[in-house]
Amino acid sequence: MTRPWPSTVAEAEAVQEQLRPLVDLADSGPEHVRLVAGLDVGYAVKGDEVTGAVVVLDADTLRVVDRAVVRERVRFPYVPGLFAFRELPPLLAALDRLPVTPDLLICDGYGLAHPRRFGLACHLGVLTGLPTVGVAKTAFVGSHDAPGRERGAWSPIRIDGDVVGRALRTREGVKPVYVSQGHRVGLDTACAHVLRLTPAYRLPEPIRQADRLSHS
DNA sequence: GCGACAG
DNA sequence: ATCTTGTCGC
Repeated sequence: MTRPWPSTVAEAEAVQEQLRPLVDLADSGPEHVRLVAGLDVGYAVKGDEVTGAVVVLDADTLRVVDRAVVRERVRFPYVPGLFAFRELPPLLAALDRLPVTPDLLICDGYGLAHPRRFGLACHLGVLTGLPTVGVAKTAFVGSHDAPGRERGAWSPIRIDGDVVGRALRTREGVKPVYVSQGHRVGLDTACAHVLRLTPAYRLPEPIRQADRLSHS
């Protein structure tokens, strides 16, 4: 289900242009979110192998209810802007091994805030049909002012005047995270979920759990 | 033209 | 992403 995969930058960019129209940015978000999944990819031991990890949490209690890990050979080099072609294969494989279907996916990376407005979160959303949100740890594209120092403060990330995401402070005095829409979830809803899923650390609990799993 | 550039 | 010790602060 991940068969024909681009092997060149030109092919990969063409795929993004082709799939971009399929992204749903109008839907404000799922009515009920009971199961939230965090996804991340780890690069360890052998440099040509990647580990895709997915951890499903109960959205209310934040307890882990399911998880899946897949180790496989890397399919695409790291190229800023084409990140998804490197991380999507192991993530889709891990999702396939889950016995449940999450109501929302939290991706480690960008969604709309992308050179061609089609980052990992958008791509994963289109391929799975599931609601997705992108949460990145460092700035990539666009510009933004520093959000207030308190938890919950945010400032818009803009590219040529268009708002493509938000720099959101999840902990007082700590560097903000960068939230952008993936698929079928509005920006307000996305940020609300991210804050609700981040009770103690800088990163949302689903992402932290997936990060841990991708390293074991 | 030069540098920067999600992980 | 990954290579890596100690250290400041709640």
